[in-house]
Amino acid sequence: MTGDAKAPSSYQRFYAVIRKIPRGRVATYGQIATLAGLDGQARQVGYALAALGRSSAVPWQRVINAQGRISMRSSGPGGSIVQQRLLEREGIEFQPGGRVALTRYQWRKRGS
DNA sequence: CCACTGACGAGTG
DNA sequence: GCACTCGCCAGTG
Repeated sequence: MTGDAKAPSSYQRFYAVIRKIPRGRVATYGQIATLAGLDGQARQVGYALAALGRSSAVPWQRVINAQGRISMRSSGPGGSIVQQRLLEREGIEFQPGGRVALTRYQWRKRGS
């Protein structure tokens, strides 16, 4: 692999990180960006997910914002409920207000 | 090239 | 908790 295919769109980089999120865990946009080596580009993470699609091989539902809330894609509020449903199905509990306890479900590398 | 938009984050009052 | 501002970058007209 001499040619590492060169800069595979930043998107692929985010997808690779998101795929590592274990089931029953969630990660924030900023976290994904940092792990991808693009600290500070949280916005691009959301942009990449938006361009992805529901039939993707990426567990996009495990990505939420730093407030522990589910961001809205487009088309009003119905979209967030779908994501919540998927997360609950993985064993993630939601607090009143549609919020997730990041202190309890945020994905973190062993040790920190 | 410029302006605007967009699954965000952190800081300030 | 809420409203506002700034930063960061890609896509579109």
